[in-house]
Amino acid sequence: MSEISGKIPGKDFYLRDTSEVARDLIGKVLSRRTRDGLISGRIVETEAYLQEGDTASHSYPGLTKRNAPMFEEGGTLYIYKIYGIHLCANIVTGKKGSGSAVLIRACEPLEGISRMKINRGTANERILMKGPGNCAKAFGFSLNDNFKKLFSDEIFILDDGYSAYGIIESPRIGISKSAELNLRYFMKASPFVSGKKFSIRN
DNA sequence: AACATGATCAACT
DNA sequence: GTTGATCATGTTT
Repeated sequence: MSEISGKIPGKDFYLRDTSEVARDLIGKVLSRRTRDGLISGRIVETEAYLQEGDTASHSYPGLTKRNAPMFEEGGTLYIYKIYGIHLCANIVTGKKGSGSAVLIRACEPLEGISRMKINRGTANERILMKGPGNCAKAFGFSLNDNFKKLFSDEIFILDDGYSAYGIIESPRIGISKSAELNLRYFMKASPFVSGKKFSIRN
């Protein structure tokens, strides 16, 4: 029941190449503090969206109302709605104005699992945080969380000393533009990664 | 018209 | 068990 302990990476962590940040976020813990306690998940799958040469990035057309958080400084939260239904959570990287971010695609549920089950409307832990839309929903993110910092008391990244292993690089999922870039990172051994088929038992 | 998705269901191996 | 079609639904180009 005790909270996970560790260090909260500072701003510098996010002021690096987006692909490096995306890779280094694998194995870190993402946490959100709610009235009911912490909701935490270990990140097992990410995708990098770059400033230059990446036509799939929301920032590619330039600043808009929707993508404005993406142009904030590294360590900012960017939440967007996709297909009119789902929310996706991103961590902004680089200097203010660079327009790059890391999409959180999947996590392993750690804390607040009963809360996640309510948020998601399913009891199957295997798929609670599988996929970007499911991940955001399990955490209970909303568009109001845009612009929040990942160093805050409410939402933060935690390095609890876990070292990820067997990280694979691959093309990103669900995009048609710039599909040749290998900017997806995931932990091969994790059953919580999206885009794979697993038996639905529990 | 396309979109950084997910749930469901039919049909198949 | 796995694959593929379909749909839900709002915002941006």
